[in-house]
Amino acid sequence: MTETATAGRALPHPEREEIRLEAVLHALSDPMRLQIVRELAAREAELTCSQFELPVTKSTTTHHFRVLRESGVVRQVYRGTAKMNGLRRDDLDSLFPGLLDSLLAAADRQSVRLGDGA
Amino acid sequence: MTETATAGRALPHPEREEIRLEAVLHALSDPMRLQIVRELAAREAELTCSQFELPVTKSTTTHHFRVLRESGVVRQVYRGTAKMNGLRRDDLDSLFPGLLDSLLAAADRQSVRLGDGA
DNA sequence: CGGCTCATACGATAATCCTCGTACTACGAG
DNA sequence: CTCGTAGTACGAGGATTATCGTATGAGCCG
Repeated sequence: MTETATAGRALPHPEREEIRLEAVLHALSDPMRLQIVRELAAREAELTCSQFELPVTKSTTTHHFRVLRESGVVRQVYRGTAKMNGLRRDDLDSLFPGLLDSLLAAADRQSVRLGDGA
Repeated sequence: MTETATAGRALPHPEREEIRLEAVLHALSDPMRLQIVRELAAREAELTCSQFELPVTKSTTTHHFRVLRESGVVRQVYRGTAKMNGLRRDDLDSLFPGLLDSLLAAADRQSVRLGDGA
């Protein structure tokens, strides 16, 4: 009862073998979601949904996190009322070695190039 | 007139600095387009649109090539009635070092893993 | 010129997607 | 139990997208 209690609801995640490259690329092709993933990678910790300051409503935020989860990019776990989000680095690195780092580096580069506030 | 004659029509391409990572990822998130890019990278040559055996009509093929061109992934040049397609490797490598290779490697890996006919 | 091929343009259709608002559930604190 | 907070579910509106069919243009060959 000690640990199962923290996972009140179960959230559907794709298994490692079910992760599709196209789905990952599609998930990251949205500026909002790319931003989420970048922040998640920057601080190497799990974050709650509400810790991201996104210029959209809560509904839309939920939607984006679901796309990220269903594509296999992030793992979501309930802890109390909060939902912790973590990058699935192990799975992605195992499936597509080097891809995640290249993508993050590319996003950083573009951010610098365009003078983004990041 | 000698060289401009070969380029009957001019096709709009984004400049190197205008290429956006999100657009590139979106372009590659479509299975059809990812396949095109993989073939283009495999044979390191320019290919005409009709040299790809895609399970869609010509109209749709044209559409996908336009998306790839407008996102900055491929460069298209007319040669006679044929339109030659080439990967913009220089531009992409310059903007996002290592990204293209990671993406192609990831696509190859997945193709092997899923037992695709490629 | 006349026909053939490669590719485009335009319109249409159906699906997907981003965004939002409102109503709702789950959990923890008092 | 009641309230507040975190997040979901559902539905809807509007934009983008993938696909197709048909008609059209641009260049080559006889």
